[in-house]
Amino acid sequence: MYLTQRNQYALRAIVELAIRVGKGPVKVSEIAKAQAIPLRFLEVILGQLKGSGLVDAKRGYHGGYFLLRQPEEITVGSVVRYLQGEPDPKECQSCISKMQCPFKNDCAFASLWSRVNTAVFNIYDETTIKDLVPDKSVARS
Amino acid sequence: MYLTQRNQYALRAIVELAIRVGKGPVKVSEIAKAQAIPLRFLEVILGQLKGSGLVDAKRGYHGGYFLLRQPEEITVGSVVRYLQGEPDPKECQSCISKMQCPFKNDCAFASLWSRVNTAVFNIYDETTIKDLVPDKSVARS
DNA sequence: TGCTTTCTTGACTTAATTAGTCGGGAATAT
DNA sequence: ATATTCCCGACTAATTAAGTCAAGAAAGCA
Repeated sequence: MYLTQRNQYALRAIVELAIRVGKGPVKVSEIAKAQAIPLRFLEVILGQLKGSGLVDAKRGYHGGYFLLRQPEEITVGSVVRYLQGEPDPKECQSCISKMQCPFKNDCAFASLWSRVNTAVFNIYDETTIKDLVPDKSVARS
Repeated sequence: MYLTQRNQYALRAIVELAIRVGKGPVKVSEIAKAQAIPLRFLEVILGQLKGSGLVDAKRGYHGGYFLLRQPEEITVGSVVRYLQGEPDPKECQSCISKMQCPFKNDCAFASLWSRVNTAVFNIYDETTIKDLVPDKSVARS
């Protein structure tokens, strides 16, 4: 639910792909430049994102990354859920913190944490990548 | 908005004080034991909490910590806001991540982050410490 | 007074997480 | 062939969070 720098880079990279949708594969170096993300780090991140089925890449001369779905079909929630991975079943599911809660089954905070989590993902799930594409970019296309 | 272990300890310590409200000062060692928090660490945390005006302490023989307000008058939001301190004005206010967003004024994510933040604090602000006190404890008092 | 208890302060150490780098290999188009 | 661009896995560095410690100061009690 809390988004690391890395996860924000991932979202921004997807937004960049959305901006250039329909113009063929986009090189990592272009995305890195446009979004001010360290190139080598972005390579790692995009590599991970391929596993989500949301993006794919082509190598060689006119290689690069591209979206596998339309920007309006990709929600922030689906990206975040993929990046954060499946929650560790050994940890208190409802806990906001990664550290584990010592009161496994009757944690007084459980309901609070789960309400917060739900509220956050409600917003993430109703926001698509298209919503994050700046208007200027849309006009340009 | 993301709560560290330390911040959860702080909330749990306040809940423990709420459970024992009206029974005089509670020793740090008692709270530490009841909530399974490392003693020395808890001393630091409670020391910080004194600055919030929500709790105070007395030293010596029958010393310990106690609440300055009723549990139902203390919201989780007020505690969290105090613990997290005033946001650094140099950072992107709306950013969820602590790292700063490179697109200062026209960050496409700004609205998303601020909606998330608002949603989370709405929940925090409508939850009081009393809401977190387990029923069993209330019955006992 | 002098002793014990308990908080107080601030600096310190350790552990965990996150961020970022690097070298070399593999596919692709010309 | 060869230039280009993604691919892979291991590595280092930076930052944040967690936790410890020692010495001191107030409060009560004998």
